[in-house]
Amino acid sequence: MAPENLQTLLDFFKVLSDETRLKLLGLLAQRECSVEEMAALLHLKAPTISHHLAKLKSLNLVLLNPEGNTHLYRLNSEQLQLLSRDLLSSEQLKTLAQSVQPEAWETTVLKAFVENDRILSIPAARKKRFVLLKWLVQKIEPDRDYSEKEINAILKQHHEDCATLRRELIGYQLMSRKDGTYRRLPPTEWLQEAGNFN
Amino acid sequence: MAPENLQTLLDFFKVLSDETRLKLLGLLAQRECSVEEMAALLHLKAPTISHHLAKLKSLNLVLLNPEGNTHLYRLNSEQLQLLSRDLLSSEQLKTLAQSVQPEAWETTVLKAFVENDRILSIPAARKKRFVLLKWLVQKIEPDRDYSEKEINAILKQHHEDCATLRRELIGYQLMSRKDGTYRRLPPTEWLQEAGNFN
DNA sequence: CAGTTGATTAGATACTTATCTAATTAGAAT
DNA sequence: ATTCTAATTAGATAAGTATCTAATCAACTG
Repeated sequence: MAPENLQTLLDFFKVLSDETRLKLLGLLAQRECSVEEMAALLHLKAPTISHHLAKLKSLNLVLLNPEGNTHLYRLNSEQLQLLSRDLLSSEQLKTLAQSVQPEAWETTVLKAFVENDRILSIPAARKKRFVLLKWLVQKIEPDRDYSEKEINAILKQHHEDCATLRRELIGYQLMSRKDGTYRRLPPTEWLQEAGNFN
Repeated sequence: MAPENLQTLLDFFKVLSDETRLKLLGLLAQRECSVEEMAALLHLKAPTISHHLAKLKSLNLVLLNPEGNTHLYRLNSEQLQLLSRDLLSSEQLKTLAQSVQPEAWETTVLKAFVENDRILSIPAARKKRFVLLKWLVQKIEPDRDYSEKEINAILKQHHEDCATLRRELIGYQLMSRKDGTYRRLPPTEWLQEAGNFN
């Protein structure tokens, strides 16, 4: 569903992103015109007009009424309204990105900061740190309590500075601490985005 | 007023008529992203993303929120709605053609069919015939009655077949006949377009 | 202060496409 | 039938632009 939507939108904008074609639409909104007439009015040659009309036809934006030898074109207003209405509603918009796989970015980050399950360094950038911490928290089992000592032991396997990591896991709300016991939070309770808590 | 409108519309469509930029909008509609992140997600290099962001910025479609070194972009939804709403209403559309001078076409037709005030031949195409007849009717004074003989005399100065011309002037409603007297109609009563009365 | 990271700018390349001329098609008029 | 007219199609050219690499800029890190 998503890619077709993207393609539809793209085709629409591509067709309308040309000065000559916009002028043609304006012209045909006022009256029906022959190809020759449009060419004269826009100071272009007839084949050029045919070229543009073909693009407008591909979206059904013009209607042809042949009269003898001459082709009289007019605007298909209904189709124009149909296409231009709600094209960029926020719901529509979000579908445009459905073709991108979100893991691409996180993979890149992890490749840069992790090697053989060891953290090479802790990213400074907030978003990257969040990616790393989401990877790290998976090393901790869900649905059970940990003492600080246990947490430290696990974190140490991946990086020296377990204190910073522990603090960050809490700060980014990937882990909770209550009465000195730690617990991994389920992904459903994670922040959508890395919150700016610093 | 008209050309600015055309340019605005054109700029808008040009910016949105690119697959990568549409995907960026979709992405930024969901969450804020850094340039690096967008590059990774779309499998492009950072400079390419910068290039596209510059175009989106030119329309104020994205907002920048610098966080340390990284530039976090997000969608400017209000601006997008503003731009996309009513862009192609029929009133707007008609202004798009305001830069074309309507006489260009008629001049071309007259040049092809008239020489030294003589009609070389009567165009077969309805629209061209209308152009010629509008030129011809100006040879007849307004606000006075003519007998058929007088009309014929005038028309004969421009073409042999005055009977056809006389009939056509009536048919296209450029001239009226009542009780055998003829009278030129004011332009305000002309048909907007050459009616299909054959 | 030097080094690093993320973003932008400059410049080169390749792809797309608007426009033209020439050739073809379709239909009407003579 | 032949000619003429209007439109389209084919093919060539030139202008615009998306993308890349390399270089520069800005801001943080150590």
